[in-house]
Parts: sequence; C-alpha cells; structure tokens
Amino acid sequence: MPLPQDDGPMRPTVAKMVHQTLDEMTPTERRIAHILLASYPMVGLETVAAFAERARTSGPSILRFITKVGFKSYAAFQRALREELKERLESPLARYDGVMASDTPLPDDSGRDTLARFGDALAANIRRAFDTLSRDEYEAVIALLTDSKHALHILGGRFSRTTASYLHMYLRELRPIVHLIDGPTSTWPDQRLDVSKHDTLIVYDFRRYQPDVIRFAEQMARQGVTLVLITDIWNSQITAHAHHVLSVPVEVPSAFDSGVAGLAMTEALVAGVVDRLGSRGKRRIERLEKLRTASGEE
Amino acid sequence: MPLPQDDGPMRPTVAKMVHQTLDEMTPTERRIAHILLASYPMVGLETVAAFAERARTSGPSILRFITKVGFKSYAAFQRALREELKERLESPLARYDGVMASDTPLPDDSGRDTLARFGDALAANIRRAFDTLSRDEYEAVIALLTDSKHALHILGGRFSRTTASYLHMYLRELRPIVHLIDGPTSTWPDQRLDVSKHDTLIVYDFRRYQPDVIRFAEQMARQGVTLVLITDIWNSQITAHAHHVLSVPVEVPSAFDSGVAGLAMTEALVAGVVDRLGSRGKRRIERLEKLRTASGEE
DNA sequence: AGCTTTTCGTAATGTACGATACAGGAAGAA
DNA sequence: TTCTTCCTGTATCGTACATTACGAAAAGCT
Repeated sequence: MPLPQDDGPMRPTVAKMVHQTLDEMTPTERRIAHILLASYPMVGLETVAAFAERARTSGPSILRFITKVGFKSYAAFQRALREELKERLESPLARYDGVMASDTPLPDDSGRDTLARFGDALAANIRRAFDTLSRDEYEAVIALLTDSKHALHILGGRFSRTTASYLHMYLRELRPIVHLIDGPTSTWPDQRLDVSKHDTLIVYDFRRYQPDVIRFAEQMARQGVTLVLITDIWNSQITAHAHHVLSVPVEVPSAFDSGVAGLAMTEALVAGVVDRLGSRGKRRIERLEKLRTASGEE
Repeated sequence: MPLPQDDGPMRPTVAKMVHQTLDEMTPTERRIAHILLASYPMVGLETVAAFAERARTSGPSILRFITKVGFKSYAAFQRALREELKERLESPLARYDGVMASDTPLPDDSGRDTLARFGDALAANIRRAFDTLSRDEYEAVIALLTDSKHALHILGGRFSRTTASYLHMYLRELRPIVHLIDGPTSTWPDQRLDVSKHDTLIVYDFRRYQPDVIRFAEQMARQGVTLVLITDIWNSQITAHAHHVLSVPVEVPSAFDSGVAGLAMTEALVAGVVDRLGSRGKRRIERLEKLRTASGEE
C-alpha cells in the first residue's frame, strides 16, 4: 500500500526547474523547453513520442531534456507535473505562479491542523462542484426556476430537508407558487394532489437515499412532472428519472457527509434566478419588504 | 504534421459522460466513478494500475468502466481528459497569452464565468472562517456541546433556522437533550420554561438580525444560560452577552448573503463533537440505526 | 584542412502497461 | 436447494512505450 509519496519539503515547480536549467541546454533542448512552457503543462502529460513530434525532434532528445532538468525518468517527470496540476486545480489563487517562475511558495498542507484541513476539504468540494457542473445544465435549471407559469415543488430527505427549506424560502421571495413538501411522509400523498403535470419538482437526495423520497419522485416523474435532482456523486436511483442532475461532492474528513456543497449549489441557483429575473425580481423583493415592515413582523 | 483530431462539434465532458452512464453501472464501477469524480480528473491521468489501486479494485474493472462510459480505449479516455483540462487551464488565461513576456504581475479571475467566481467566493469564505477561528474558542464550544449533563437549546433566525435545524438533527444523533426552538415567535416564551440556568443556548444570528431572536437570547443570558453565538463578521448585538462567538463571512457576489460558511462552521462543530465523543458517540449512533431499521422507518 | 567534441537522430532492446480470456463466486430466480 | 446470470479478480498476452546504444553529422578548435 504505497503512501502518497512526499517529495520532501516544498519542491520547486517543474517550470522553475526548467528555467534554471535553461542556459546549459543545447538548441533542440531549448526548443523542447519552449514547447513545454508554451502549452504548460499539457504536452508533458502525453507520451514521449507525442511530445517529440510536437517539438519536431526525436524521443531521445526529450529524454535527455528530462534528465538534464533533473528527473530520474519520464515517469517521474509526469508525476511531478500531475502533482503540480492537482494543487493548482485545488487552489485557484496560486493559479499561475508555476510558469511565471515566481517564488511564491505553493500552499503546503502538511503543517495545518485538522480544523484547517476540514475547511480545505469543504472549499475543495465547492470548487469541484462548480468545476464539474455543466453550464448548460445549470442554465436549464435556472430557466425552470424562473418560469413562474408553472408551480415549483421542493422535496428533501431527512437531512437535506434543511437545504430544501433554504431554497424554498429564497424562491418564495423571488417568484410565486413555490411549495415545500414537508411534514411526515404519510401526508405526502395528499400533497401530491397539488402537483400537476407541467410542474417542476426539485429533489434533494443524498446518501442514505430514502425510499420514501425515491418513491415520491418516481411517481411524480411518471405523472409527467419535470424532475430536477440535486445529489451526491454516488447518485441516487432517481437519476434514471431526472431531467436534470446537479451532483456535488459530500466527502469530508468526518464521520458524516457534508451538506456544504449542496448548499453552495443551492445558493448558486438562487443567485442565478436573481440574475435572470433582473429588475422584476428586485421589485418583488421590495414589495415583500414593505409588507413585512408594515405588518411589524420580525 | 498530424492535425489535432477534432472529435466533432462540442463533445460532452468526461464527467458528464460518467454521470449519464452511472445508473447502468455495477457497484464496483460506481466506486470507480466516485473516485474519478472526487479527484477529478487527476487519477484519470495516471496509469490503469494506479487508478485501480486508488479505487481498491483491479485493472480490468477500470477498463470495463472506461468502455462502458463510452471510450474506445484507455488512451482515448486520457486524451479526452487532457483536452478538457487544457481548455479549463487556458480559458482563465486567454488574455494572458504571451505568458512569459507579459508584465501583468498577477493572474486574476476576470476571465472566468460568474459561476466559477461564485464558487471561488464561497471557498474563500470558508477558508477565512477557519483561518480566523480561534482554536481555543472552538474547543470551548465543543466542550459545551459534548457536555451531556446539561441541556442544549438551539435557535435561529428566519433563514439561519435551517442551519440551526441542521445542527439540531446531528446533535440529536450524538447526545441527549438537544432542543430546537422553533415554531412561531409567540410560542417561544413557553419554550423558555424548559431552559434552566446551567443550560447552553446556541444562537444563529445573521444580518437582518431579528429583534425577536435578539430579545430571546438576551433574556436567556440574563437567566444565566451559557450563550454561544454564530454570526457574520458584522456581529449582532448579541455579541455583548455571548460567552463564545464564532463569526463567519457571508459575502458573495449576489444579492443575498451566503449561509455556506455558517453551515461549514456548523459541520466543523459536529465533526469536533464526534471526535471528542469517540466510541461513546459511535455506540449511540449504532443504537439509533438499530431502532430506525427496527421501526421500519425510512 | 584534420582532429576532437558535442549534438542529435536511427535503430535495437527490454519492460511496463493496456488489453483479454477465463474462472471463481456472489446474487438472484425458479 | 439448484440453476442461471451477472460481477469481478487472476493470469496471460501482445504491444506500445520509455530507455539505451551507437553512429552520423555538425560545430568547435588548432
């Protein structure tokens, strides 16, 4: 069981290593370096042959280049590139200092405490959620949410109900006919009466997918309702019936799954709705404000 | 000179292809999918053997997975991933072209779409929340939460109630006597009867600090209750009476404040409680599981 | 020019890797 | 139970790949 290799404290980026070796290189090696840095680091992840072709040179020249830069093998070189890439994908701030040959060190997690790591995991989850989210899918869901002609129903499981409720409260501010399906399961059949076939149902279904939630969603789907599913990457069975799926990571160093990315996605949806509604939504909110202060509530 | 092969107009992302195939997959394949998506797309760039090991499975299973997703070979799969990655890396740098020659000192986000920026803001909020959190304060709150001798009460505002409810549900799994103060404000005085002076009250109070929440918290504090406040950095008036304050950033590029960091902090608390309780908490959860399956519920 | 040194590609080699065939075994049906 | 089907890992194979050896060509030096 190989532990994730620790390449010692703070190795320099490959780009930097290349820069430092640059003046003791032969002409073709210089060309290779240039090709690598220009498409950094993609070409380095391909095979030696492909790399060579792009640099209009031969395999051995690539290998000599690699060893001169300081790697024991081409495999080691690729491993280093992947490591780098991984960090860069996870921390948007350190995005390009590799190529810039800047000396800002990459964040090094090893010294941080569990709390900080927990935070990092959450941040990474959010990042990943938005990275893997298809923009088309997102836009399509926003379109459904802003369509005030048809009713909107929201359903959540035991824990995800809180997130469902969150979405419900915000959407209620922004548009008419938003309905949260809540209360004990036994009352759900009644609530089904209010759902017509042109409506949309947003379902939150996360690990420990609840049979009652699944059943309800499937029945709705059969009834012709448009189904939007927000789930973890394991994906509930509902995926099969859903018209749109937004999946988010839930894993954190903890006994329980995290709902943070799910909430993040939910807020992104709300933000998207606000955006799309424009002044129309704004006016609605203002009207609501007035009503609230008038009634002296809160 | 081989042209860069064009795989037709706008092929879907690998992630999406995986999602679409997900429901016709076997358990092992699902696990593979999960591993891939969780570290997206880094494991996919490694060798089949490395990928297999990370997914605790065998090489052939990886290959079956790859073909089921829709790739002719592992090489084709990797090529697709690289293409994707390339686009993702290039888009924020479009204006950045002559990287080395450019004199712009720092890369910024202006090239990315609003969704990505939104995600960045959320991730940054979480990081800041944990960076500025005092470890002592955190530990002290955990101590209060794990103290099962005294009752615990949880209170939230209009929106933060969902987070309060989230905390409530998890803590209920982990310890006895946890009580969520909910329902309309008018019923709160009644619920106050259940609160004794050695209890702890967790209050969520965010911008648009609600008078009723503030009033309730203050009364409790006068009654001798230990007060824990979770709030945004602007801090509610309750700060004055609180024994412990955990503040989190709420700002995002959107019309509304974000509750994500608040939820993150909440989950960190739950994780801390689990940690502190150790096997004791574990046993309690197992007992609960049994009860639940026994009663046939969900 | 002729000799030496450096540079670089061709060709050969060994191996690590992806691919495949197959069988043990679990899960489900009859 | 027994039979069937579907999973999934082990063992094997063939090949594409990184790597090495070698020699031709270029560059540098006297």
